[in-house]
Amino acid sequence: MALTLETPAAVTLADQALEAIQAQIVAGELAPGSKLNEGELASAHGISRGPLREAIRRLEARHLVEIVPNAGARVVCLSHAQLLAVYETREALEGMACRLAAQRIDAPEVAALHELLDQHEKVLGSDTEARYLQEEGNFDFHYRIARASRNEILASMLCDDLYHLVRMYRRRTPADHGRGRQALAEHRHIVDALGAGDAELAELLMRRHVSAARYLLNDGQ
Amino acid sequence: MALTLETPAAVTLADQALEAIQAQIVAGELAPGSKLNEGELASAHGISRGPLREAIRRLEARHLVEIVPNAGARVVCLSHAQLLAVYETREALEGMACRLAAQRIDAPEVAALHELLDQHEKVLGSDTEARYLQEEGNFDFHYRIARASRNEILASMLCDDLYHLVRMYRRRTPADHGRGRQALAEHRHIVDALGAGDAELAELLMRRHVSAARYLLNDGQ
DNA sequence: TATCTGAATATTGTCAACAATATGCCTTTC
DNA sequence: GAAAGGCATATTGTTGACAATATTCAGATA
Repeated sequence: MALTLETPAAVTLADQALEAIQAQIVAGELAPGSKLNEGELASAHGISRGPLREAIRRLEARHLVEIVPNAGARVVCLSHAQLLAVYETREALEGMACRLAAQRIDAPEVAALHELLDQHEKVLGSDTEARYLQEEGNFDFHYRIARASRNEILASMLCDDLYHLVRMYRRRTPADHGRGRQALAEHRHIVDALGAGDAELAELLMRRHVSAARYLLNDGQ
Repeated sequence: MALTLETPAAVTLADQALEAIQAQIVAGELAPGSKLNEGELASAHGISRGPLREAIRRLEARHLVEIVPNAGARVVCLSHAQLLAVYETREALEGMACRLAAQRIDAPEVAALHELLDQHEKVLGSDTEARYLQEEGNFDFHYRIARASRNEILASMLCDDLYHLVRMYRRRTPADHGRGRQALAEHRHIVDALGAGDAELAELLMRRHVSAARYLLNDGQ
């Protein structure tokens, strides 16, 4: 079960390079702070510098790289404070997304969310390779709610801008030691609020949920 | 009194083109829905297509233009529902910005905000050209709070992504007929909450403030 | 030894030409 | 007369070369 995010099939060379490099950054193959040399990267991907530059600019828009004029681009390197800032922003956006979703989500979507959580629950015990699935599934959950808000701007900011950053730093965060079960319970409560159409509660629960994840970041440092 | 937003002086041709075209879009010279022809625009700005393409991609990241591969870019044309979506997103982000600002703003910044509002009050009666100043000043207010949040991601999303869209559609919105005075009063309350360090209240007041502005959009259609 | 200077190198910014795709118009056909 | 097909045009995607800026390193000087 992969992410249900529909990827519109990168058609242009810049699109392909964007996806490839973004995947490398999120996976940590391109370490935070490392330099992105246009010439190197271009030949590495078998394309010219033109489309590659475009890919890098788009990565900048997603806050994954930082460009300084005439000096080049580097993979973003978030301080602990900046990572907290990402979670603060997530809390605001996801809270609103959840509020709106409660007002606009339809029954099949709610049912699908429950099914997704059932899958999570099954996977929860088996530690074998379930970890990766659980993580992707976790993002899947948040993706769906962002989309269910029916607010394209909001969903775009979450799915296109913030989630890549979060995934990039997720490996660094301390293991969930039992957090998985707790997170699942919180997810259940959120879906219940969505199903009941209780916008205020849905927002509150989602904000708490993100806030709890933010507190866990403090264990790392 | 212009915007206090520090513009880092566009150094590259793409930067200059970005600012110029963005200004044209916000001013309405490039109407919503109109096509952005690369060749035309490039020669119009006296540059080559390379940097111009980069400018257009950055405008896409700011949600000001939409690009469809192999078919070109058009100035974004928001439906009424989409404009509401922008305000919903603003409410979430500005609310959080205000909450954080209440915890992190320092005394000189609060004093400066009060001064800014004093300026607004003076200008309020005189209808002569005060209108434009008041509008810019209004954005100035929101800019400063976004920055005072000390959250770069959040501030960037507000100042770089959303505010341009809001300004672009501000001319279309019905005249404030007396809203100016009301808005000023709301601004005062917000600054008071910031000065008192009352994060919850500051967030609540800002969300109400943005929400009130959103309701006014409904008069237009 | 540390610091400054300046040339050599490397990297980014910009440009103009070429290739690929889409758009518009005309003809053809029913 | 309307619709479908195809050619000509226009526009976007891509490339390699050139210009401008930054980086590096060697040598000179205090």
